[in-house]
Amino acid sequence: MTKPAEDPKSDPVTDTRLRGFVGYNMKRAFNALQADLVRTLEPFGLRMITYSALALIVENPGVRPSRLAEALSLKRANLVVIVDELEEREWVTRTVASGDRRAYALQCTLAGRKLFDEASTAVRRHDARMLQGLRDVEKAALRKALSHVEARGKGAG
Amino acid sequence: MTKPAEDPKSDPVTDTRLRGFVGYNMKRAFNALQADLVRTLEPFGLRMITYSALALIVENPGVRPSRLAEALSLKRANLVVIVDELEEREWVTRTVASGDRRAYALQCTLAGRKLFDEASTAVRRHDARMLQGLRDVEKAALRKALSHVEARGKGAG
DNA sequence: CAAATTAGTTATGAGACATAACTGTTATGA
DNA sequence: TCATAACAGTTATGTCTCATAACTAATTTG
Repeated sequence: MTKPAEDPKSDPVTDTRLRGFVGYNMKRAFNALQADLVRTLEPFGLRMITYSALALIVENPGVRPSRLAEALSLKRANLVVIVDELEEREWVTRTVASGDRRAYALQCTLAGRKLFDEASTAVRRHDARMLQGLRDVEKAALRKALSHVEARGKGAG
Repeated sequence: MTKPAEDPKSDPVTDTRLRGFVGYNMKRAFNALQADLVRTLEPFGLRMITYSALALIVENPGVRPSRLAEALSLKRANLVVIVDELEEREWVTRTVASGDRRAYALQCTLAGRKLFDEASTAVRRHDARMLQGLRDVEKAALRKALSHVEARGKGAG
């Protein structure tokens, strides 16, 4: 019944159908970008999630873990180990929040701020590298399209 | 130097710095898109990875597991359970490859093909939904930028 | 034909994330 | 007021995805 099952030893596997979907292209693009970003952050002892957390703490000094978790789209429980990690390396401090002894206020140390600035320079270079060769109009279009997709995806709950 | 640690109870957490990076925007856009896609595929008993595998088998009948794994950017070992799953539901068959008794030729069953076509209709609707509101020029720009980023990310090994 | 290689598989571990249950603190309302 | 509910952070645990290493059987190579 089954055809002699054409020998696929030599011909490459095509993904024409999947290439027709934005989601597929986006996943592949993001995976490639992510690999480069991981390599970029590694020398600083940072992962994507710890860099992001640090960035939000720098920008929102005194932020509480639960609100930080929400901003990072992860559960409070999982943020604990991330803050543990940042605190252990003395890049971030947990101080009791004024007016609510249940909560903590997260803040950057000087060392944390220094590391963040250095890492940010590398991340900016990485970001530029990913977009190298695109014209400004195209970069702007990408940004717009991404924020559009983000909103459409969230909305369609 | 640092301000009295403004009480962050009410004001929202901002991510202005991170928003400046394509990677951050891409991660968020993809996460949102992914959530919608998972919901789209769930009624068919498919996950993103099983749908992708099915699509590649449909397009490359007789493909071998190792080449399929490569095309999906995952290790041979991890493809086994995926093909197991597709085979158990009788959507895909493993037949001994002609000329090499170590290898298998993967092929879709009629039921598998039918399911794939139905799921594909839903996925196309999902894809259109994610891009709804963007003009054709902008969709084209997104595609171009994504393939650009994919190439840049891969290249910079 | 012995040795190395290859295809598929199994077992196992790491990493990211979710859920449930716990402690201590604050808020609510009968 | 004070029992109860709600909340912030934490701990323990399970799931899902993916990587690595080791195994079997078949094929290639020198």
